[in-house]
Parts: sequence; C-alpha cells; structure tokens
Amino acid sequence: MKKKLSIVNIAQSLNVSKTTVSFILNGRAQEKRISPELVERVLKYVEEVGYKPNSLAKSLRTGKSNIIGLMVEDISNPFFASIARLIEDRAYKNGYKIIYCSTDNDTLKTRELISMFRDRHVDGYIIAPPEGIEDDINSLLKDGMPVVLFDRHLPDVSTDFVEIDNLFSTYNATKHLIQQGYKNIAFVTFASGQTQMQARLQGYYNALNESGYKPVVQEIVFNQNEDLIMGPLTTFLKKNKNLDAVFFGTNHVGTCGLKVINSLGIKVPSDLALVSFDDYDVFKLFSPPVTAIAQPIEAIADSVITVLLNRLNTSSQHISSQSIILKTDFNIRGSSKP
Amino acid sequence: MKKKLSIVNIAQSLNVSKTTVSFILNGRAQEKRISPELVERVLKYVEEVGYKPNSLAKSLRTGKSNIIGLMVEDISNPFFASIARLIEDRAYKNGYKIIYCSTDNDTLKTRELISMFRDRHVDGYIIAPPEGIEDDINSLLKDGMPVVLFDRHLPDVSTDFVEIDNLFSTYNATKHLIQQGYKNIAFVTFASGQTQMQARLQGYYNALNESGYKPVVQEIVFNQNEDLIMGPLTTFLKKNKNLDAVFFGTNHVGTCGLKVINSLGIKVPSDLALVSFDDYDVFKLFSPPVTAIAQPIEAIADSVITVLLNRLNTSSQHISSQSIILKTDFNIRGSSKP
DNA sequence: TGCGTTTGATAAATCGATTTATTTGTATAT
DNA sequence: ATATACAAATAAATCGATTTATCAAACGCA
Repeated sequence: MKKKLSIVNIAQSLNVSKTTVSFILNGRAQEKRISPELVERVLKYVEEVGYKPNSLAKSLRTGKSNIIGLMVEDISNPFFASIARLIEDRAYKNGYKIIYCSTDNDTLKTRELISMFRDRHVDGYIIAPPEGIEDDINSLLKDGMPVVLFDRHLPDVSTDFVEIDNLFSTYNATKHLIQQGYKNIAFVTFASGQTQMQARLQGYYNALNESGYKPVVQEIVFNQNEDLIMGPLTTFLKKNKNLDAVFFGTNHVGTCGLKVINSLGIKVPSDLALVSFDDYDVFKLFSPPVTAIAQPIEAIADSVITVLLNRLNTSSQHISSQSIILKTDFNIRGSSKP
Repeated sequence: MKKKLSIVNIAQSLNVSKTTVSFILNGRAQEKRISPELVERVLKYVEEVGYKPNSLAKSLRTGKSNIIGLMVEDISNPFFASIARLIEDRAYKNGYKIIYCSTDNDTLKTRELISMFRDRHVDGYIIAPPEGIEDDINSLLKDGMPVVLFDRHLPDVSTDFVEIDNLFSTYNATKHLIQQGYKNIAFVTFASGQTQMQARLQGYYNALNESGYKPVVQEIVFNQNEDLIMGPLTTFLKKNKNLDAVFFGTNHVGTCGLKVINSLGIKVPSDLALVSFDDYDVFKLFSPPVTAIAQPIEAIADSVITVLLNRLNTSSQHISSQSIILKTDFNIRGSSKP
C-alpha cells in the first residue's frame, strides 16, 4: 500500500517551493511570472510520476467541491433514471461529479438529504422537490447556493426551474378523447399539491368544463409500495363501470393502472380507452394501446444542467431566476372510437 | 450568506479548547477522562447552535470519506436502477453516501471514473465491471480499498463478488422450451466475454447439446443506441424464418427484440416463443407473453452492501474473498406448445 | 516534605492543498 | 549613487477538523 505523493513531495524532488508547483498546476504561471523553463520542468515531472492533487484538501481550502447534488423522486422510476443519466453525462463532461438520492416525496427525508449534501459541500443542487421543503431550499438560496428545480416548482421559492407545459398537455389530451367521442372520462392522480399535478388536473378540468361533461377524479396516496396503489384503483374501477376512458396522471399511476386493468380483464380500447402521462418504451409496442404524453427527457435534462452550469461558472448572483417550460409530445395509439 | 461555524467558534464560545470539543463529539470523552459536566455542557451547546463538523476537513485528516462509489453499466437500465436504489437506501442507513456513475461497459470510461472516485477518496467500491479493467481493480485492492463486484466477476481479480447462477438459469429455461416441444431455439446475446454472458451462453449450449438440437446464436455489439441493436436483430429474424423460439440473453436485448418482433408483425407465442433474461414489470401483464428469468434484485443489493459494509467496518484485510451466488426465479407465461 | 501517579484539560502538529505576504536579486530611472 | 520598479520565487498563513504530546493540579504514599 504505497502512500500517495503530495505536493510537498513534488516540490522537494524538484527543489522548488510548493507554492510554485501549485501556481503552475493551476495555470497561474503566467500571471505569477514563473519562468517558462521551470513551468516546463514541473509539468514534465508531474506528468511523469502521475501526481494528482488531493481534491479533499483542495476543496477544504477553496470551498468548492465540484460535486452536484441531484435529488429525484425515485431513481428506479424510468423517467427520473433517464434524466439522471443524461444529467450525469453532461456533468461529468464539465468536470462535475454527481451525488444523487431519492426523496420518495418525503419532506423529512428530503430535509435530511439536503443537510447531508450541504455537509458534503456540494456546489449546486438539482431537485425535484416535495411539498413542504420551501424553507430548506430558501435557506440554501440565502446562503448563495445555486438550486435548480425540475419536474415541478415551488411557488414560494424564487429560483430557476425547468418544467413541461402540464396544463396544456392534459387539456389537449382530454380534448382529444372528447373529440374521439368519449364522454365519461376519469382522471386518476396522486393526491398532491405539487404544481405539476395540480396543473395536470386543471388541464383535465378545463377540457371537461368546455364540453360540459362531468369530471370524475380519483386521487391515490403516493406510495412506493404498488399494492397500496393498486388496491384503491381496483375498487375505483369496479365501482365506476360506466367509464369509457381513463387518464392516468403519472407514469407510476399509469403502470399500476395497467396492471389493474389487466387483472380485471378489461379490454383496451374497446371497453376502456387509456391515456397516460409519460411514454414508456413498451407503450409504443404492445397491446393494450396506450396513448401517452411523452416528456422531452433530453431537453429537460439539457435545460437543467445548462442552467445550473451557468450559475456555477458565472458569478451570476444578480441574474433573476428563469423558468423554462418545455413542450410535450402527444402519441396517439389505438384510437378507435367506441 | 452567514459563514458556517467551525469547531474553533464552538471552543471559544464555551471557553474550552477545540481538542476537548473534538474528543467529546467523537465519543472519546470517557477514554479521555473528560468530566461529565463539561461533556454535557458542550453537547448541549452544539445541539443548540446546530453545529456540524466540516466533513471535508474530517476526511482530509482521517482519510475516510464515508462515501461509496457505485459503478453500474447504465443507470437508466431498470435492473441497475433498482439495484442502485436498494443499495442507496441501505448505505444511507449506515451513514454512507453513494456516488454513482454509468460505465457503458466502456473500459476507458471506467478507468477514468475509477480514478475520479479514487481522487474523491471513496471508502469502498461497488462495481459491475467491464472487461479489461482487471489491472485497475487489482491496483485498488493492492492499496487496500474494499471492492465488491456484482452482476459479473473478473476471473483474474480476487475479490468479493455477488452473482446469480447464470448457467443454471439459462440451462433450465432452455430445457423448459425443449420440453414444451420447441426445436429451433435461438439465443440472442451481446458479444461479450463477461462472465455472466459466457455462463448464460454455456447454459443454453448445454441444454441444446443434451437434446441434440442445433444451437443458433446471434451476437450483437453492445451499444446504448437501440437502433444499432434493432438493425442486426431485424436482419437475423428475417433470415431465420424456421425458428420457433428465441431466448434473449439480457433485458436490453430483450426489449429491443420485442420491438423488432412487434414491427415485423410476428405473433407470440404462436409464431415464436420468447424467453428473456430479467423480468420487466410489464412482462407480467401484457401480450405478448414473455417467459422471463427474474433476478432476485433485493437479495443482490442486500448481499452487495452487506459484504461491503463488513469489509469497511471490520479491518478484515485477512479474510479471504467470498463469492455469493444467488438463485433466480423462472416465470413461465403463455406456454402453449406450437 | 517530596516524588510518582492520576485527572482533566490543552497546546501544537498534522492532513494536503491554496493564497497572501515577503524576500531576493536585477534592471531602470532620477 | 540611490531610489523605484519589476521579475522570480518562496515563506508563512489558512481551510477545519483529528491526533499526539504536554501540562497543571490534585492525590497517594513513604
């Protein structure tokens, strides 16, 4: 177990001071008027022995960690996993590492995680925030930390965020169902005050109101455990036999819904038409045909990391926060009027 | 932007030395014979002002970071995402954070990432290793770093690993197809020398050899880009019209395969029976019925983190490396003999 | 009384870098 | 000839903790 070499070792081997070595390695040789020959000599030796500065010591001194904290709802959810993956790539390319974690939409857990990240001196935060976390995030902002929210935002927090046009997406999709002739359209969603869920619900309401149909909304309590989602869903579908279409508000509800529908032997779309938020790969291919609203995953990830890197690189404390709203795609499948 | 308070501030406020504070906070008060009253006073104040030690400084001094580096093949692959999620939970519960990244099975990228992790002074490594990374991992081990491999192992690296019984799994599944009366069974896999892929292939060969049928193997070059997988697959299926069953060696190949089969209008299982490694949620529910080998995700994650935590907590340098081999489940669906 | 031992706490060294302040020698200007 | 500026490099301070070595007071015992 060889001991790693430090800047002192390098300095001694070359008979120069560590200050000089540090300046050279940080590209401040010009500015500090260090002779080109010495620069050459130091760089050559460093390369030769493969010396790498201890980043902990560096971070301790400079206060920067080159780490971005990424908090998603659940990393095993394909939507968040894909976004995390894309963000990861871009971050690495820009010299940043990612520490990630899943919040489970749990305020307390999220609070602990934020404190953990803070403790770890991450340089910036990317968060899909649960409700109730406003104060913690505002406190981050007050301390000058860059924070970018995505998937949803917090009305009481003034910082950058990236979202999709939720209201229009569901409005548009519901409108489409109505045009197809469906009349009893239910909306199944998580019971949540999160902005994106509220907007989706509102879009559905708006569309139904315009046509005078009666809205039927079923709210499910968010839970990782799928059984606790499928139970209420089964009850709901059994009770409301008159439905001819169901709109699932999130991919998690959507997949659980599909399972329930399958187990109840309901035929899609002849018995019931389906629309789901988020497009799964498999939706594209197999029966039952699920019409889906596809989020522009690459664009979301790209916007998020771009905004954050911007904040990190320029000391743009003064720039007011920006909101980015992206468009979704509407993928229609199995559209046979009942 | 208030400045965080340090141990010096605490010490000054209380009129004691920072040494004392440090000892108390690290639970060495007894050992260092610090009076209970003082311990009480310090702890109370620390709690009151919410002081938290700077973990960077701590790491710099102690050499431990309480971070585990997790390297999967691709975090957006549901199999790896789920495992990462479970490992994350267990790690957090034990006071460890996770830094993760995707290797893409790319040796060079992995090498860079390992060096990045090392640079970051992670305490332990969990890796689904690509081929060609043996030297780098051996170098880690030589430096006394705990490394746990999973999903596959490296024959030339002597360290802990967690795997499933790949050979038996494919042998068993192939055997099942044969018993169902299928005779022309193809095996589609990634071109890879990785242990798990070789074992899966071998299991298939063994089963076919026993029954005297001719093996048909199609190797695809690993790639993130699905089009580059679907292309060759399409060609393959078009050429081999006589097949009555196809065995997909990984979930990635499996989902791509399903797409191809769908686009070619092949009926499952009447035209072609399918078996895939890894069980997707959706497989359980919808046509076409895909028989699948389900990996015990929880058990894998649990074993991995348990083994690693063990190494981290006990200075068990002397304990020889252990190999954990887990069983899979075989989920049969749509089994109608042709 | 005087010497060794235990108690309870602290001063100083250390981890490995960055950054600020200082030094030394040389060239230019007055 | 002396002050001034500049070039080139370095010594020392710093980041915030842990750990080692040290110290002062009290205690025990001959």
